[in-house]
Amino acid sequence: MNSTHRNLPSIADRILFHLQKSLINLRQLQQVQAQILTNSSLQTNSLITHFLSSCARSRKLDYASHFLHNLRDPTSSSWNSMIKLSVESGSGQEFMGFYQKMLLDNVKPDAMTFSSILRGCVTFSKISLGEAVHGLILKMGFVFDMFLQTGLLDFYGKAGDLTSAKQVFDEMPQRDVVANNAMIAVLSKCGHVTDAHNLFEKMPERNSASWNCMITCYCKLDDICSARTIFDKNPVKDVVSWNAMIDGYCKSGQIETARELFNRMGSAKNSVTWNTMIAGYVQCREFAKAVLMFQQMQVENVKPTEVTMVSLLSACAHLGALDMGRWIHAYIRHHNLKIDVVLGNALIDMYYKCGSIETALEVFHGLSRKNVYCWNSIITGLGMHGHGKEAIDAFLKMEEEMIRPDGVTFVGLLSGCSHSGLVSEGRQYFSQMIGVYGVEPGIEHYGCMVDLLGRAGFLEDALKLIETMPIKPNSIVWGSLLRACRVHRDTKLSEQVTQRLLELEPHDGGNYVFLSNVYASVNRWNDVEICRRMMTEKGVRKTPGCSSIEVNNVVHEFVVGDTSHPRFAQINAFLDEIVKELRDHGHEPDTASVLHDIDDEEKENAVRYHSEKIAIAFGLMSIRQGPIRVVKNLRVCRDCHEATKLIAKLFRREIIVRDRNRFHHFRDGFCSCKDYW
DNA sequence: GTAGGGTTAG
Repeated sequence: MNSTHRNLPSIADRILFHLQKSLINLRQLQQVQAQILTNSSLQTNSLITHFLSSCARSRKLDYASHFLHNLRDPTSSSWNSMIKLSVESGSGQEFMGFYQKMLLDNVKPDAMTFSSILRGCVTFSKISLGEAVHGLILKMGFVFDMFLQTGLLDFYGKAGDLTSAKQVFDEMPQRDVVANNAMIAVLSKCGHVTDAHNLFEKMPERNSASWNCMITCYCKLDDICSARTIFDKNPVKDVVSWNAMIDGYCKSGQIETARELFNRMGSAKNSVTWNTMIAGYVQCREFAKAVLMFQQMQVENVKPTEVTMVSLLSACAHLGALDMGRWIHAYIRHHNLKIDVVLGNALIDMYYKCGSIETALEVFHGLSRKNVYCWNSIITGLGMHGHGKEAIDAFLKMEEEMIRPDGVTFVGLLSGCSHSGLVSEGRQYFSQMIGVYGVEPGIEHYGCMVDLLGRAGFLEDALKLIETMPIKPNSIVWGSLLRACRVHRDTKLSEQVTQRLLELEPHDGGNYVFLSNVYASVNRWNDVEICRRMMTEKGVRKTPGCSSIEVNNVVHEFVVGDTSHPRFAQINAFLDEIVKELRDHGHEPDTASVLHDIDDEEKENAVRYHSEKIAIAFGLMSIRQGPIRVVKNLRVCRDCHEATKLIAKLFRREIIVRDRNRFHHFRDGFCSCKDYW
């Protein structure tokens, strides 16, 4: 025996030790690869598998594939691990590629191979592929073991094909707890909760997953009480049970109860618990609380994941918290989090909603893969910022890249055309929706078209479209036309439209807002008053106006009538100065319209100043350089719009206001919306 | 078995 042979185990051990480290750099990876490939005695199943999983952890699947090709005697088990790893860590593009390569390498697939492929079909929603794989398994005559059968069950569950799932289940000669759990999951997904429960009751053995499956099953049906009963009865509660229950409360809007459970968990929480709670606050539109939760998570030293960041970015997008969003982006880069389509889209969404369309574009172009969500976000973002032409260009590029547009794409595109006054382009794409793109126009697309036509002054065309559209127009569609009538001062048509609106939906609270607009526009203030009284009587609820601004990473919210801000007195005094300055430069406050205009679903006139003015004043006081960015939950009122134009000019600052619908870039006395919003 | 993404018109 020569010395090399004696040393072999130690080399293998050393390599193994290297590979088992959580982080391995590329150089080390290459070294190990060379070592294994040049020494065929090192090509053991264990080392091969460990090397492959290191590649997967370092997101270097191409290394792994190259490595497999160069093995002296690749086995199906090596390729199987490859497929399994690419399913677990890949993007859904690779795993079938590895299967093809395996065939090219003359390695025969086995039951394990197909089991992994089925897992991939479940993970990446590849329905037709999964069905084909089932056929292939039958054709190749493999013995269906319980593992493969359970894989099929999972797959048909994902596909929502209850019949096939039942067939597979019934044909199983024996079923272990995992198989039964899979069937419960299928039944629950297809809404057969009673069947799921019966199976659950009949099971000879239950593990924690069985109980948890039933919890999610009831949660999905929004039957939180039953879910809670199961949760309380569960003798083997683990962290998943708690997480599932917390998520159930979040999804049903009972965020406080979710929080109680969360608090009761103490140190039993894991990162999913935190992510669930953060996402819950975002879903309940408690964005500031979501951020607080994240800060708490950091205090407790729990590592945020990609999922945390997605929820957090969504919170930033809603809050308009650009600084915080930027900080998260930096964190993602610094900690090497994987920017997949979901996280990428969350970034794009955050940037454009926080007023930075440029950075949104950078992120967008930097994504290696873009799905329809990403394209929709960028198209919508461009449109909202008044870049209609660029929105159309993006749409055309999307077509080139063979991504099929959906209904949302057209909402973004058409509203983009509308904001930029691109009438003929909008008309063209609308008319091509079904024939060319196979997307059925919905009420929202008709809404966009009415807005587009009306905005540009084609009131007759807009009316004709409403009268001939195949869907019953709702109050929003009529309202779009009404708004256009008001802008283009067509009182006669306004009255007609209002009539139609009230006939159509006499109980819709929103109609009273319209009606009062019409009266206000013809100075029938008495009728406006009556209208407002009717709204109060009917209990039509109006959202209070609220503007927020971010200063040094802190979001300051100004709600109407709320004087609780610590620097309120100072802000108020400064606002007095601004108002005086505005007056000196000829700005007359639009008091009549402020008093009677309930266009913005709010009665900010109850207090002296609208929330956006307070936020802008605070911004001017606190931010020395760069644009002032304000986010408002409702539409900007006419008076504030005029005032802001002048403030931008007098203070020589760019003021970017995001309102309910779009962005206003105020600069040097002008606004990017060209006074139509 | 538990957690994450996009949209319009008043």
